[in-house]
Order: sequence, then structure tokens, then C-alpha cells
Amino acid sequence: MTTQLIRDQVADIIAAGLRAAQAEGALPEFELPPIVVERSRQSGHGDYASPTCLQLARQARMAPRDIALRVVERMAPAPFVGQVDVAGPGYINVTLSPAWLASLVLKILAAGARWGYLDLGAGQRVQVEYVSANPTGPITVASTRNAAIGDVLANVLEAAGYEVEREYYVNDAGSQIRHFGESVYALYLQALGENVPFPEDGYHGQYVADLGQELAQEFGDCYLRVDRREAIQALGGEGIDRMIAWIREDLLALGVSFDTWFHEQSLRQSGLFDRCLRRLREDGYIVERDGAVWFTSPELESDAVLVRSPAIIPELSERPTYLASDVAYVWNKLVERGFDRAIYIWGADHHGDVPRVKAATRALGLDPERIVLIIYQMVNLKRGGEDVRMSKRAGEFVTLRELLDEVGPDPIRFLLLTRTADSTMDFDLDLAVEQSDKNPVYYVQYAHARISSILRFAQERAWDVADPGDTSLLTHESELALIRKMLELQAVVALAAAQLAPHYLTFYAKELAAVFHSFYRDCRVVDEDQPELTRARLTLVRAARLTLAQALGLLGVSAPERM
RNA sequence: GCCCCCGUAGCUCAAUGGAUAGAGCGUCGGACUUCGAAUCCGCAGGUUGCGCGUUCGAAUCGCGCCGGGGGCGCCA
Repeated sequence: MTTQLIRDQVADIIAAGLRAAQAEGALPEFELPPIVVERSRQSGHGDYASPTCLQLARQARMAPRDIALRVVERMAPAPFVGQVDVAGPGYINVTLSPAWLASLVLKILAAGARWGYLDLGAGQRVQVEYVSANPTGPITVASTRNAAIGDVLANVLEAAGYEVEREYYVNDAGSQIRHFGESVYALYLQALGENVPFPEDGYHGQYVADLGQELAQEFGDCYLRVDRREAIQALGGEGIDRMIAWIREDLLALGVSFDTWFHEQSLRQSGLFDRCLRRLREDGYIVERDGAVWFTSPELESDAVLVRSPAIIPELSERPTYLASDVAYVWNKLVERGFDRAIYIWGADHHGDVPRVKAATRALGLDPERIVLIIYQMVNLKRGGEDVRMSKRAGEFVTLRELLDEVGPDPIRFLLLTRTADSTMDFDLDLAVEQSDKNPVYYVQYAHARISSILRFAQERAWDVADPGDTSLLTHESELALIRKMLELQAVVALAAAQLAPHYLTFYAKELAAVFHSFYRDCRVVDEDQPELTRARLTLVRAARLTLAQALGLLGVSAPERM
């Protein structure tokens, strides 16, 4: 199975036709623009449509239709082309050959677990950094959207042929960590019966109290005797470690895992942070004002960004501001580890930092195009149409763990990817739980289970489902529609990878399931009176099941054989 | 004050600058003695918030309004 998209092959033969027309003097000489070919939206317009001749009209000083006619005359035949038409104002419509489509079924099955995988990455190394929630509490719904987007995007990029690394950036420095440590320490003391006040900016969640209890039981009173600062460091660090373990476990239950857990602390321990800051200072990007250190750059509209302020962050051992670490981090990604591209998945609340990180990247002498920051909008959690309010510090939120207990990973992942990242989404707990036609994940999984059931049925009647039969018998309109949709998997992977938009996969999976269900209505698979056709159709549905499984696999959603 | 996202069918949302803007849900009406009815088929439903512009062509790009959501202005 070739990994070159059919759409691109169509573009190639149109380009060849154009050049041939020019060589023969049927068209004037001009430089060819990139040939636009897209999937036809309207049935009756073939499978692919190219509006290229429309845009050539001015240069060629000819009517677009005439250009198209002269090109089509000279287009070389190709095995996948069934019919070529000039339509409307000058579109070139290409219809795939039914025989070629039928032959595709065996190629899909032969590709197996690699079906849908492409070679667009050309060996490029891409890092996707996602979730990266502060390790001061459990994963919430907002971070779960981040996880779904990041994880599926990484899958898609891998399928498109990139070398992908998945990373979780652990913010284990900064004042939130200090507040957390102080909270844990206070609750530890309280658990031992000490009468101490709870810190003003402390964390109020039940899990912090539990953590204090836990530490009191395990360590006893030994931290009563050590210096407060030291105790906070030790107990806070222990708390953070347990939070990270907890986060890792919950994400794993969602089917999300990482190649690297990168600790912010390491940026300073390695000295990289200081080196980057020195570099920026030497190049004139650092100014000192009002007793604080600022990053400034001509491309930043708002003046300057705080790097360090003794008034806010008195202790040198603590990390400076958020941006300051990001400077060293981007250097680490692009230079020390040499990724060609670094993708960040950020919640909309961080959108203001995008120009800053871009500016800092440029200030370091790196190409800002190499970093891509995907901003996804917020998630409103709902239950029966009512908003569920959340605040991490106040300890009121719905966690990933609770979601998993209530809903399970499949609906969570699927539902979180049924919107573009740009739109705010409501996540209704009641709907997510509901196993009905309102919940699209079951619709797709049902198609997979239904095919599995057909294959079981055939096997029970002693059909050899591994016998491919003669796939050229697949000529029914609904059979061909199913194959066309299966073929589209490659284009969807390419599109999702190019746009960095994993939600295309969920829409595709639903469409594929729908086309299968329609096929099922029109064509009986197992028919004792037509053994040859039965063998061919068994092969067809095996390929359809594989394609569904590939799409679901990229989404990280299970493909059940029974439901 | 500045920034970001959204506005498309009754509802929730799609649509790599292309032809007649599509799905699901909801309403209504049909299809199981035959491989899974968690399914399918059909009907109805639209000035793509408004205006101007760019383009052969705009839901899509630009500018200006209107409406909704969110963020920033020494927390991360």
C-alpha cells in the first residue's frame, strides 16, 4: 500500500496534463501554481475536484472551462482513475475507478496495523508537551481535555511519520509549590495534635488533609524537631512526589503516558537557566528597574515581563517567574535536545504568554516557528444542565479519577475530542455516562462490535473468513461507498497532522461507522446462496473493521468485539 | 485599558478560500420471522450576528460594529 495520498497523485497527473498542454502550445507558458485538489463535497462531483483551472484563467487569458478541457485531453491514464470530467465553471472532477477501489480492500488488510500510517514526517523529531498540570493536586477536567488533545495529537503525528516524544513538564518550583508545602506541613503538625494556623494561601482540598495524616503516620514526630524551613522542604517534596505518582496513575488509567517527565528544577540545577539569562543579558534583552529584573523585547507590545523580583520572590533558591523558566526550557527543547519542533498544549488562560515565549525564543536566536503553542478553550463541567463550579485551591473540583470511576476512559477521550480546540465546551457528566445514541462513542464502537459479530456468525457456519475470495465482485454502490470512506483514513491523518487538529479523527470515526451501517442495510454479508460474494464481503467487512480499529486506536479508544 | 476564543438549522456542533453550507440530538412518519434495532430510511428546519472590503470565488481572509465566554495588568 502506497503511503502517497491519492489526492496528491491526482494533483500530479493534473500538473502533468497542464505541462503537456503547454508543451504542445495548447496553453500559454506560465509558471504552474500548486495544484489544488480536494475531496468533492457533493456526490455527483466525483471523488476529487480541482478548481485549479479557475485560478489560471487570468494568466492563461482563456476561459477556465477551455483550460480544463485542454488539460483533461492530455491527462495520462492512472490505475485509480475511473473517469475525468470538466464540470461547472471549469472544475476538473476525478472519479475513482470502481475496480481499483475494490482492489484496495486487500491492500488495506495487508497493511494491517500500519494502515493509515504515512510518511510525511521525513524523520523530523517533534516533541509534544501536554497536561503539565501543577503537581499540587489531582488532574481536573480542564487538564483532561489537555491530555486528550495532546495524546491523540501525538498519536496522529506518529501515524503521519514523525518521530514523536511525549513530555510532561513538572512545575516543581515556584510559589505554588511553596504554598502547597506549607499546607502539607501545617496539616502534618495538626495531625500530630499541634495547634498551628493554616497558611493564608494554603490548599484546602481534602486530599491535602489526607496527605498530612498519611505523612504523620509514616514519619511520626521526627519533623517536629527539625527547622521549619527544612521540614517544609522535606515534607512538601514528599507530598509533591506523591502527587506526581497520583497524577501519573490517573493519566495512565485514561490511557495517557509519557516518555519523559521533565522537572523544572533541573533547568536550574543544571545551570542552564543562568546561562540563558546571561545570554539574554549580553544581548540586551534584560533590564533592571524598580529593583526587579525584566525581560524586554521590541516585539512585545506590553513593555516588559518580570523575570525576578526580590519583593515577590525573596529566596534565590526559588524559581523566578513562569516566563523565566520557559526561556531555559525552550532552549533545552530546541538546542540541547534538538527537536525540530516543540508543540505545547496550553489552556486558554495562558494565551497571554504566547507572544512572550515567542519573543523569548527569538531573543535566544532561535526560530520561533519551531515552537507551536496550541491553545484550547475551557471546559464547563455540567451535570444535568447545571454548572459544576470548580476551584483547585478551595478544593472544589471534579477530578479525572472521579470521571473515570463514573464514565470510563473511552467516552471521556472521545467526547473531549468532538470539538475543535478553539471552542469552549460543555462536558455533561450525565450525557457522558448515558449509553445511548446521544453518545457518539458507542455509535462507533457498535459498528466495530457489529462487524465482529458478523464474522463470528460466518465462522459458526464454517465460512473461512481468512479466504479473501474475489474482491472484484464488490461493485455495489454501498460497498464502494464504504471503501471510499476507508481510503479517507489516510487523508484524515494527514489533515489532522498538518493542522495539528486531532478532532478530525472523531468526526471521521463517526462517518465511517455511519457508512458501514448503511452498507449493512443494503448488503447482506453472509448469504449461503452466493458463496463467492459472501467471501468477498467478508473480506470487505474485515477491512472495514480494521479501519475502524485504526481510527479508534489513534483516538486511544477501545474497539470492542462485543458490547 | 489590553489580549484571546466563539457567534452557522429549535439545541449541540462540523465544514484544508471553491460548485447546491453538512452531521447528531430534538419533532413527525416509516423499517426487526433473515448476519447485533446501541441500527437504518424519510419529512421539516438557514439572510452562516450586522456592515464594508480583498478575491474569478468568502461561513472561512482584512477592517469596523453588536452579542456571549475567558484571560492579563508582579500567582502560575
